Order: sequence, then structure tokens, then C-alpha cells
Amino acid sequence: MQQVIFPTPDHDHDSCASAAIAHAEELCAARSQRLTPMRRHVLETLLASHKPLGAYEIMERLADQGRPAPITVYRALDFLRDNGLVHRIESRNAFVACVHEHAGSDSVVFLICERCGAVGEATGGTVAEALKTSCRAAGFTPKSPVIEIAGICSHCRER
Amino acid sequence: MQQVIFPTPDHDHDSCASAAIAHAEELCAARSQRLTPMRRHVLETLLASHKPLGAYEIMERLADQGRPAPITVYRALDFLRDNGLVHRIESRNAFVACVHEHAGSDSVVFLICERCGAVGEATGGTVAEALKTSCRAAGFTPKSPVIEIAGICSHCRER
DNA sequence: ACGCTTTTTGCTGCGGCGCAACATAAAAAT
DNA sequence: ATTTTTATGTTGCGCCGCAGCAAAAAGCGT
Repeated sequence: MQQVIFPTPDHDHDSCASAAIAHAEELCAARSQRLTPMRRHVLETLLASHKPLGAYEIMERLADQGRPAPITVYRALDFLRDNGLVHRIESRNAFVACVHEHAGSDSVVFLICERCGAVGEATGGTVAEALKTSCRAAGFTPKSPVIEIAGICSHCRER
Repeated sequence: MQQVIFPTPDHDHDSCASAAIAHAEELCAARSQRLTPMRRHVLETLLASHKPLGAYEIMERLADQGRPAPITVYRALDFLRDNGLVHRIESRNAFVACVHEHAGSDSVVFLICERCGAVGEATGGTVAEALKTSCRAAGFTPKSPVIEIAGICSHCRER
């Protein structure tokens, strides 16, 4: 876990969100995928919160632009996930915007603060290696590791 | 991941189930917790399947003894989880009986076969260490790691 | 054995999650 | 401009998970 990205409570949401949007735009252009208004809105909503949001919560936050149906949000989320722009937090039935650029299909470790709800994302170098080795030993061919750790983040701990 | 327990398709369900029940009985006795008929039925159901089951599927499999309400199953599952006899598979909204005896609060790695649905349980020695170290580096205080890996088990791969 | 407390189970009801199936609209391609 | 593809809207439904209260069962002291 070389690189840990934990959003500080006081960082500049706006700039990091717009950077992420810019990245999403590039990426979609490069793949000739379409970052439609709907998909963009969903991504922006997640970026603005910096916390995991349920699909229905995303719906509500988009209510001003004409509240979309659940399925619409799920479809946008599917698209964003397929393109590595959003992750699903299984243990929360929720979604977060990805704040770093994935090199291919890295395994990612999520650190979920139980107090403030923030989600830190870490590229799991050592951990991924250990997992791969262990899977091989078990004759198991892994596809998508889900690693989610609940706990208390450093900012909350200091209080 | 020193010890990997993946149920072979041809192993003796009955004997491993009865062993697990015996263990559950001892453990509850030692803690003066009550392994009531309902709780025992739920545990037996999970042991008999050796695959993750949703709460509602457990319900159906108990229908012959008078189908319990969902909440009843959930309460039994809560009890069994509290005592480390059952795990929840977050990525599946389902539950599996624990087939090995946990030494305290080990972190466990679940290997979930996408083809046959079997769940291998592995004590995550190396992985757990790597995770702990990484969390410390990030200033994150971990509680309960959730590690679930989807893939293909060795038995299915050979076909 | 009796009442009292604690624990467990049953019952009713509800809200969140996730998507299938079909219809419509918008964008790309020819 | 028409056809083809892709995205969004609409309707509806099934699963998941539990709150809140009532009833029953198990432990406990006298």
C-alpha cells in the first residue's frame, strides 16, 4: 500500500472534483465512450460528497434537475464503474467516486472511517501481492478482490 | 494465508456439519449462550449448503418446520455471527457457516467461486499483516477487514 | 411450585436496494 | 433523411433488512 489517499476534512473539494471530472472527460474521449450529462451529474454528485452515497441518495441530490428514476442512476453508476471512475463499497451498499487514476485493474483497498464516513483509497501493492500468492497456493484464480476496512481515520482519531 | 479451507465437491458434508454443530454446542456452553432450536436450524441449513445463502433462502429451506419470519432468521444470524459461527459475505448479501475455529478475531479471507458458488475460507496471516502495516502507515485504525475475492476455484478450473 | 425477570420468538409493517421489461428519445452511422 | 445504435424514461416488482410491539419460553430466587 504505497500510496494512500485520504481526503483531509479541509481540502479543496472543488478543485479535486474538477480535476477528476477533467480526467473522466479525457478518459472517455480516449475510449470513445460518452460522458453524458446524466453520467456526469452522478459523478459530480459523488465527487462533491467525497463519501459513499447510496443510489437513492444520489437520486435525491439530483432532484433539482428533475429527479431521475433509480434505474437511471444505476445505469449511470454501471457506466462509471465499468470505466473505473466509481467504486462500489459492498459493505455499505454505496458508491464512491474514484479519486486516483487506476493503472489497469489494480486491486484497491478501501479504508472506511466509521466516524466521518470518509473513504480512503489505497493502491494495495504489498497486500495485492500477498493475496495473489495466497490465491495461487489455494489453486484459486482471482478476479476482483474486494478489500474494505472499517475503522477510524487519522483526522477523527485526533479528536 | 497459511491455511486454506476449500470444500471439495465430494467431501463428507454430513460429518463436517455435525463436527461444526458439536463445536458450536461446546462454544455456546462455554460462554453460557443458548444455541436454541431456531439458531441451530439456521446453522444446520448453512452447514448443509456449504454455500452462501440469503436470509430469505434460509427461510424457505426451513419451511417444513413452519416457515419463520425474516426477522427471526436475521436474529438467529446475528447471534451466530456474534459468536463467530457464521460470516456475512458482503458482496453477496448472504451468509456462510464458518468451518474453522477462529482464534480470536483473526481476519479472514473469503475465496468465492463464481462458478460453483463455494466459499473457501482462509486465515489471512500474511495478508492481515500487510494490511495492518499499511493501515498504520495511513494513520488508520482498522476494526474489521472485509476481504472477499471472486474467482474460480481449483475444482471448477479443472473442468 | 410460584411469581418475577430476562431472553427468545412471533407478528405486523415498512423502507431501502437493485433491476427487468418495455417504450421513448437522442445521437451516430450510412 | 433514414436507419441503426445508444441512452434515458416509465412501470413494476422482488429481495434485503429491520423497527416496534406482543406473546411465549427459559432462567432465578424464594
